[in-house]
Amino acid sequence: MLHVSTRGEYGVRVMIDLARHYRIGLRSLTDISLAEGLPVQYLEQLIKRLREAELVSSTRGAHGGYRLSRPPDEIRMSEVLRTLEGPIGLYSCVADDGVSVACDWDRLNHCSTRLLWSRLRSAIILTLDTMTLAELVPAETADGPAAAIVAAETN
Amino acid sequence: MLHVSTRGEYGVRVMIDLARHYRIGLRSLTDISLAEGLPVQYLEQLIKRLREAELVSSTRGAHGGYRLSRPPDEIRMSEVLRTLEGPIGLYSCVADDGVSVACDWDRLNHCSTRLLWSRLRSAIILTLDTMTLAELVPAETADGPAAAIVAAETN
DNA sequence: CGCTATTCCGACTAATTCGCTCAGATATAC
DNA sequence: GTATATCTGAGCGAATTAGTCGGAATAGCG
Repeated sequence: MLHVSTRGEYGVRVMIDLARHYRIGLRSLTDISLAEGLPVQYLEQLIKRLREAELVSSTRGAHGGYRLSRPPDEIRMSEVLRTLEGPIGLYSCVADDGVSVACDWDRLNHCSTRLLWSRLRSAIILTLDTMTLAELVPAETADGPAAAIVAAETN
Repeated sequence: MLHVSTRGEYGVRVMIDLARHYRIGLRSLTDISLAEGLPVQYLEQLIKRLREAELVSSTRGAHGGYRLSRPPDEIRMSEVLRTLEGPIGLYSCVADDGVSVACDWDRLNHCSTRLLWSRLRSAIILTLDTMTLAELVPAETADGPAAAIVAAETN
């Protein structure tokens, strides 16, 4: 249950890649695609959302590419995932902002499951709100050939 | 994102219904279906899982039905949702038990998203582990004359 | 016994979502 | 003006979801 689709997984991966290159300059999708082993044309769809949410900005044309609109430590993972996968709500009667919405069950009797989804949602939002992109970027990964291999263990 | 399917929603709802009737006796699926406004034949599929996981027990034949195998306060919501929707894992490289599994990304470079899914999973499991069916049963919600007595003595 | 209420079981299906691919249009450095 | 990019929309096969359908097995009751 509660599984994240490749939109979320790939999208976060793209954001991490951009975070690693934040101070270096523009990064093209084909480079990201090669580095991460993901299909370019699929990434185009994903990064479109990220651009529209102004999490990344783009430069068109030759030697163009993408970069983060803000420093990695100012981008919360909740923003990223909301952008990629839509509002964080487990069931219709608890909206993303935590507000209880009247649902079909309220007509019949009180919506008995609302407390469950509400608590679960709070736990998820809290976790994602207190986590930034910067935490997912290995500190010493300064993009050399061997840099990726040296990536620190984080578990 | 992270939305729960009707399997989870309906299944939890069935469990809550059974919890409300825990001390009364057997409860048939058609009764549950009418009370909760859910399609019987779909519920049959769901309750099959719950039975196989020994969360509910059944009695066949006329005047048969279902009941919880354990008192509501001994049934954790994590068990219920795992049974209904499968293992609680957000992405393939973090299993339900929290163990990190080698994934495709480890070949390329360190799996950069693992920390994210790992933390999120922990928050979800913690929430579900510390919540029991009993917490979702409204105290005064009881139908039938015998139910009022139950409500009075259990709360 | 026969009738009825109930659980049990497997197959089928329509609609939706997922994970892409394809074919281009548009913009910019050189 | 050409190569390199970002953009855009459409399509598409596989999987999942949310059920339905049809019937078999079991048990109480008169």
